[in-house]
Amino acid sequence: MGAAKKLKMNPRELATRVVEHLDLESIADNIEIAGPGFINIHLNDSWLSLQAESTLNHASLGINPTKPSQTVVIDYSAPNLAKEMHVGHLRSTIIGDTMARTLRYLGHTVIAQNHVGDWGTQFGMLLAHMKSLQSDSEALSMQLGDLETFYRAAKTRFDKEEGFADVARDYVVRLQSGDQECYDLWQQFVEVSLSHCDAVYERLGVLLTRDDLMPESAYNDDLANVVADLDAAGMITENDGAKCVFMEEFKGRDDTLLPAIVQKSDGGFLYATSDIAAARYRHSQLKADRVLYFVDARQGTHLAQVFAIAKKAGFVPETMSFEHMAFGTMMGKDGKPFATRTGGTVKLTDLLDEAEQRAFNLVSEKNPDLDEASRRKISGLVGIGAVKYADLSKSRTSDYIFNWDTMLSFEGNTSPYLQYAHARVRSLFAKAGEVDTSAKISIAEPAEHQLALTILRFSEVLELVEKDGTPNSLCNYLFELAGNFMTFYEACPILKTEDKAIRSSRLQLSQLTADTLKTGLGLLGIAAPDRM
RNA sequence: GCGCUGGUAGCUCAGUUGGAUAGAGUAUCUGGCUACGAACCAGAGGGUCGGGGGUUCGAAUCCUCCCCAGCGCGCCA
Repeated sequence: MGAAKKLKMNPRELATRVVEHLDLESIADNIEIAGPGFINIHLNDSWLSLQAESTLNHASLGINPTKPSQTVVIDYSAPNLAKEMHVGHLRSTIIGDTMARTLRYLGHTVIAQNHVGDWGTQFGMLLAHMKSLQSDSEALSMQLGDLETFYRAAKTRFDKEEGFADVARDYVVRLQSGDQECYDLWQQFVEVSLSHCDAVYERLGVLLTRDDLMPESAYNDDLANVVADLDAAGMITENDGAKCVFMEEFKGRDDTLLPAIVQKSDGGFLYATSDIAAARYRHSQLKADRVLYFVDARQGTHLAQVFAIAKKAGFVPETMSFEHMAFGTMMGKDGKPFATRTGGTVKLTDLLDEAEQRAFNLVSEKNPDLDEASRRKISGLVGIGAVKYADLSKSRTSDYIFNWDTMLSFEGNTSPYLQYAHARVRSLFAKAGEVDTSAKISIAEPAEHQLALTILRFSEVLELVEKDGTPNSLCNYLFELAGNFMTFYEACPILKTEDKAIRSSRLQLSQLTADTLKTGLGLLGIAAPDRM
């Protein structure tokens, strides 16, 4: 109908003429024109059967690598090492992980970049606090055991204790100028914080490792160069002692131009500077074709400035694709963003503990015969999966309110539903005995028809995720697939069917469903156990 | 003031380039377990898609003006 508009034709008339020229005898049972000009093509069952068979025989479910293959840098997770990871870090980490998995699956080269916040003013405060505790190493290591408390203690002193703020600022300068003592203290702190991140990543089952770290501090030596190069390009304006880049397209209050400050009046650099350095590095060293930033929507203006500056300065090609895959803020139940300073946030580890506990209770209730170790294992996969899915299944851009119960639900559109559909198939095969894996698929029932149609749409969904960075479209698809399977399962007897050919065909369809579910869940970083 | 998001069923949310009677989950109600696994299935009710105007054969979707909410807007990250 879009074509009809361009041709200025009546859509129904165009549809009629298109249908006259269609030759789909081998594919469609029936072609009809409906409504304002839709062409409905009723795919015939034998064609669908053939497609399903070839998908089943295909090495990766009919998915062919995207061409040309790209080098894609994905910037995600990036927690601030000064504090413990909280629920607000979930989105970037999990969505980025899904994108990394999906793009790799589609044949791209993915370079993960975990741009952790390990640099900047707040570390001065932490180091000063560490230093004063250093004489008592036991107390120090104990306090570091709980980063949240440690941070608060340092913050309190920074705000209230006379002279402490000056000491803290001095530590920042010493750290950034390479003072060995400061550096050692800093390393000690960062190590504690990173091992905490490692543990969270491990529990979440995300692929990030230390190899993917490219912390802010790594760009430190390049920051002066960035400013010098911007200056050489004639882009620096000095304002109240600070070095700024002004661009026409960025306006602030009262229509004045909004600066990107790249160097403070005291000589220090800012995160705009390191982000510009990172953009340049990703082009020149990592050779990225595409760079995806899974970063809070509130950084929108900042990143737009960074991309524009890097391009204008010639640090990266004008045509290079920098995409801010913004996501919304997780709000508290008062509808306001979690205020980390007041401690209103939920620790990620606490959320995961609760998820596993609730899942364990449910698994134990459903499977009292299983031994505890198995129940623990399954409840880990189910509980963590539920948390991840709850986040992944929402549209990326909108804000949402954190709620324990929706986050930890195991019914309806949740990952346990998908895992359950998968487990049901596995259970069929566990009971089926010998299975003919080369059996013909023959589709006859409406439920079979619908299931096959949905299975065949997998690749188009992955393309959408690849382009838009929207894991929720994959979630929606998998939910639909699982739902179609549940309907098929209720409507079409499989093991109980007398007819050998029908039984084999339905088992083949089930296999295809399980493979697609398992693969899809795998791309979401969620496991699909055989029992649950 | 300018800019970016968003406002869809009681609640939580989908809705891909403008298309058919706006869909799920949840909650409520009705059915279905001597199980190919009830974490499920079948069905019912529930909507002025924030409001007005416009473009179009056709708008939740595009344009415009309002209202509401969250966020961003000079030396934190």
